[in-house]
Amino acid sequence: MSYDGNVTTETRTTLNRDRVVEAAVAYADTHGIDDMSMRKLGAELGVEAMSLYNHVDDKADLFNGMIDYVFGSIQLPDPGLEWKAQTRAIGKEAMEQFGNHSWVVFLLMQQGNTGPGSLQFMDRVVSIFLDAGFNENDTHHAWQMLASHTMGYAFQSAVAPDSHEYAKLEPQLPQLAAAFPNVARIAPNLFNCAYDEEYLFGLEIIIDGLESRLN
Amino acid sequence: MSYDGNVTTETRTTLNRDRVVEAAVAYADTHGIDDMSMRKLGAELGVEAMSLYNHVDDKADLFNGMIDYVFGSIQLPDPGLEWKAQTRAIGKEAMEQFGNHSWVVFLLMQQGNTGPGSLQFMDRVVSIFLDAGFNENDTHHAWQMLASHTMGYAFQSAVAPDSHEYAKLEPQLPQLAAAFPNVARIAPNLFNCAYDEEYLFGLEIIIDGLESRLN
DNA sequence: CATCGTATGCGTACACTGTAAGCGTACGGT
DNA sequence: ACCGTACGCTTACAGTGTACGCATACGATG
Repeated sequence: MSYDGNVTTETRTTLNRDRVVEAAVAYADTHGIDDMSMRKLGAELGVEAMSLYNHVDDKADLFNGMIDYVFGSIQLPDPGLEWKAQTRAIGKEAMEQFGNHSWVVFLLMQQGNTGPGSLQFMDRVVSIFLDAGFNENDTHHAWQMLASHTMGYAFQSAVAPDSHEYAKLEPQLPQLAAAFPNVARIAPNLFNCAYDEEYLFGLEIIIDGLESRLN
Repeated sequence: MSYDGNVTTETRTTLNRDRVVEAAVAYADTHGIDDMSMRKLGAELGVEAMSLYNHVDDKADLFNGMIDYVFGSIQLPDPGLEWKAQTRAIGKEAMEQFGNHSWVVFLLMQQGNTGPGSLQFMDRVVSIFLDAGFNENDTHHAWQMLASHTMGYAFQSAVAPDSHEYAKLEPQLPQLAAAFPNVARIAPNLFNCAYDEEYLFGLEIIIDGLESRLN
């Protein structure tokens, strides 16, 4: 009555790559990615730092696993929907996951990303445009633009100062307003920026622009 | 016959913040930002690591100086030009500088950025739209979209695998093509992507989308 | 010219990082 | 009952940012 062998026995939970990656994701979510060291992550799992290296090549490899985990968690839309609806759905979902795990953008910046989860995701996005009748060239444009737009907003919302930081620079607001009058005029919008809505606003412009090439 | 006192004497070049920041920029340009440690940067200036701290609070402070340096080096367009021409010019210039110093995107991701150089730059960009007659709300949209688009492409082009990396994964191309057929179809475009042109393509779409709100 | 405070560079030290190398042990298959 | 192997532990090392205290050389002053 033995299973595959890869399955953890019930009497004793041993470490494996997935458990390490998931713990890393959880740690980064709560403490931030910069705070995560191999020793701390090990401690979280009740294990010494070096033990992690039995399941992970590198810290970079662990990061790749984390990136892949997030891409794998992006819900994909029904392929039967119209391409515009699919694009909106996938964009929204991606932004949400990037928001949930804002460190991915940082990790993506630090190292490339060609794990299976990410390629799978990319393949699905690309298929939307190819299936809709875009040629390879325009599909590539679409991919690049969507990727940039999405990464850009995830990026912006990840670095955006929180209300605490805004409060801290409140005292010097008058001088700032004098030196940078144009910024001052849109300051209220900046302070209360809802990046999700902002993202969707831009997404519509992109979709419109792409649609005009479909004929 | 003494100057201000802040001016370096001619017989002896002493360190100052600008020299430190410029050396850091040069170092990051040639060796990459990850390779730059305070010790190595000190060595480059013929000085011990700790000496740098006389001119810089922190490594983060040094990073801020570097970011500000790059933003300050972005050439600004003639304010007399039409808003669309100004937007194109500033976008192109920004992309070029981000390309010259591809680590800025990484640094911006790591820490916010509210130095005088960056605020100055932002103020100028915002002024383009306000002067063109956009209201505060749409100006804010424009800023956010342009910033995302620009950061996104700088980001993409910074992480894009170089030809060496592509060559390395050439052998496994057949399996990849089988598993990710849609990606495979646009692979040639991905491999030869000219991010600058791609950026400009998207910029026109954005400009068109913004223009439709100007009435 | 002598003196002195201050600015700035240097040396040392500490806590922390990723990870290489080797050791011990407990499990699963025979 | 045995044994090979997978996996966790221990130790160690080079490298990081930076706090602290000392040394020196400069510009201003008497």
